[in-house]
Amino acid sequence: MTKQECRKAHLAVQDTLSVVGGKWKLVILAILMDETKRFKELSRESGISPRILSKELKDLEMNNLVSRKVCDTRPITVEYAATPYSQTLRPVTEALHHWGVQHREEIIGSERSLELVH
Amino acid sequence: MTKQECRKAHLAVQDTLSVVGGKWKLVILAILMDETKRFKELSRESGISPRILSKELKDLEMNNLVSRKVCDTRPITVEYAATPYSQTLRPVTEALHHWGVQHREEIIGSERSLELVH
DNA sequence: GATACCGGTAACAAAAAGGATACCTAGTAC
DNA sequence: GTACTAGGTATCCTTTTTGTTACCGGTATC
Repeated sequence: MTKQECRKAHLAVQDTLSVVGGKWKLVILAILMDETKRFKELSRESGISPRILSKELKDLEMNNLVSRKVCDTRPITVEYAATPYSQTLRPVTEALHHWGVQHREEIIGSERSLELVH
Repeated sequence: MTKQECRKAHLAVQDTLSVVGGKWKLVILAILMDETKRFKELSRESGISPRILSKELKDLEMNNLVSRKVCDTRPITVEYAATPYSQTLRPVTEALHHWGVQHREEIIGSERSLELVH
């Protein structure tokens, strides 16, 4: 790999992170890829406060990664879903998920169990 | 998938992000997986200022994802390398890299080329 | 009428990240 | 002695990100 190519390689990683980086976007996508959720369901389940969630969903919507559908129920509900395009991110979320599981096993038993999310 | 399992699934993603989340860690790993680098090389190539780079490398070292080796040269140099354990993250960085390339193609030609990292 | 649920926002606070510059120790070259 | 290399650290400051709480307007339920 030349230096040019290497530079390109890590720029591609940065590209991706500029879209789905940050603390929550990939978590939200992982949830929505499993099933569509309403706003407050999503807020409760992920533990993200409404203000942040609202912003993150807008960002994701702008990048065509989630869709927003207002349902004519009483009271009105809003369904967020992973878009077809977001399915192209599945290898990413799956790799993160898989590594998380494996890393947790790696750490449990070692003297570092404290570092885990509860 | 039950709700229990779904909750577990996105917690695993959070576990991973708690270790390699943030703006730089995966970029650094992507570079080091390609080849070992010295501190200032890494700083120049990634564009990370020494203060931040130093902190990020310490975090990664603590999680056994990079190794630090002081070389007895004049002047002394320090080599950072990806550890064997960090190789388990390769599917993650590869997925990010691949998506970045593909997403860039998706956007070029559309009216959104402005959103890319240069 | 009081209460609760819905999606979402306003106002504010705290924390994390990023950036600029100078500096330190130790060596090597002029 | 001066200037340069290298790996960082210290200080200060600005920007970005994240979080907390309360609240709105509309509807349904007790």
